[in-house]
Amino acid sequence: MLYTVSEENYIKAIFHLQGDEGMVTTNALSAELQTRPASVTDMLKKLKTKKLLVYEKYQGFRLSAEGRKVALGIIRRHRLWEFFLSEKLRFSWEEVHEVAEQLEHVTSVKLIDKLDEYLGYPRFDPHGDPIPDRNGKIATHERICITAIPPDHPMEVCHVGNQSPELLDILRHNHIAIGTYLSVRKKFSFDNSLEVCTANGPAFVLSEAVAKHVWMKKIDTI
Amino acid sequence: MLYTVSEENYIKAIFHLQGDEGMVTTNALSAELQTRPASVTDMLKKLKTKKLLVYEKYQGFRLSAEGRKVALGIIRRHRLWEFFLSEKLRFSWEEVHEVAEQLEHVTSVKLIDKLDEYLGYPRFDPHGDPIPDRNGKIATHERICITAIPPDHPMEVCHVGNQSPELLDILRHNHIAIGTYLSVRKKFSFDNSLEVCTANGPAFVLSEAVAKHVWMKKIDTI
DNA sequence: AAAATCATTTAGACAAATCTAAAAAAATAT
DNA sequence: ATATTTTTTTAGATTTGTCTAAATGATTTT
Repeated sequence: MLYTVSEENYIKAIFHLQGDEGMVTTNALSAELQTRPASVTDMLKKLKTKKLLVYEKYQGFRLSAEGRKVALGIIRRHRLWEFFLSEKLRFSWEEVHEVAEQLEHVTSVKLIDKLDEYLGYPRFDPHGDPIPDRNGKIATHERICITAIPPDHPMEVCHVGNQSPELLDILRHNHIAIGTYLSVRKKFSFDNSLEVCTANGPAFVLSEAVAKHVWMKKIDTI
Repeated sequence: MLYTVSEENYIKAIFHLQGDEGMVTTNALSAELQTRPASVTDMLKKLKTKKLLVYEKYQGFRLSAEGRKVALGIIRRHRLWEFFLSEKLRFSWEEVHEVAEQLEHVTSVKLIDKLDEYLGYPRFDPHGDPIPDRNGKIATHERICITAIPPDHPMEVCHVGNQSPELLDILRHNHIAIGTYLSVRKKFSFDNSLEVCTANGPAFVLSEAVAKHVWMKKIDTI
């Protein structure tokens, strides 16, 4: 079954808004998609008749098993293109999202599988988000927030939990990217800010607001 | 100015139907696009108000200078993606067109310029068609139809003038692709068929219908 | 040159995705 | 428990791109 660009955007947004087991509201979705609540209601009816949604009037909604599968396919396409743009075309990580929003709607299973192969079956995109495989399986890093790691134990940044240009800007300014090794030098309990540093770089401070979005890879080796 | 997918498809089709200086008819365009003539008329009005067309009722039409520029941009995107699919993702040349039809509508100037750079600024796509550069300039091979070359002078196939699956199938069966060196061994005047062969391969026959679509690169060296 | 045919346009309709304004249901406050 | 506010849905309109059927312009035949 093929879906319109608009349907795909709704499905993807619902997937992101519903965590595990959560319900989504009409207003939340309309805010996410920058449309009017009335438009959302219309689309919900449509997605319900296509059996992608569990939805009863006034009760909130979430994706059905089938809807979830469709969402994972869209996210797979989005993140593979992000990886391609970043890795092959050398886009910076703030730039990839917008272009991938368009590329994700190109529907050719063969294209995506060949792209996946060409890229070497990457499991994480440039923001550290997992890329579903062709069966919808997603890998997970064992990860821990930088606010929670012990001081003076260098670890690798593996995920950024917010992709707003503002946050990406501040991270880039401090030379923090996926793969960067950081260690915490001091925690200031007054405002929960952190003094951190790279292996041979200068120390600098992350506010709590920034730090809570920075996640580190748990390393199982000693 | 940005155009809808539908507008872009009309512009591209008009570009292909009008040769140099030619006019296009409503029926020809409706046949090309698999729509009804009435739908074409509707779109012509729209493209005219956007100044992409030279069009007076009942008189036929062609692209304006601006329309031509837009068309070349679309064709650039299409052919760069075809090259990418063929060269990097190893699609066969029959498969590239359909996927490129979708990818060509992704509008990001930066994406296309970076892709162009990544691919090494190719000047011809997998069918031997020229890829416009970012200013709309297109390279041309000096080329000659295989029906017109003298016998026993090996030359390189540089262009295939028809991309129907049927023709591509027959060419693939005979191991003819862009870059293949062929020489004509004999011309049969009865039906204008040609006996041709590769450097060390067996001889085989091309019917006139096939041969007239096969073009060879004129080599300026002796 | 009138008749017949063919090409093109107009008129009116439809589906998809959106909107505004108003109504209805649910949640919250008094 | 009733009133108020918030959320959600309905009703009806709009835009885009398409369609069919009918009308009109252009071309060809006799």
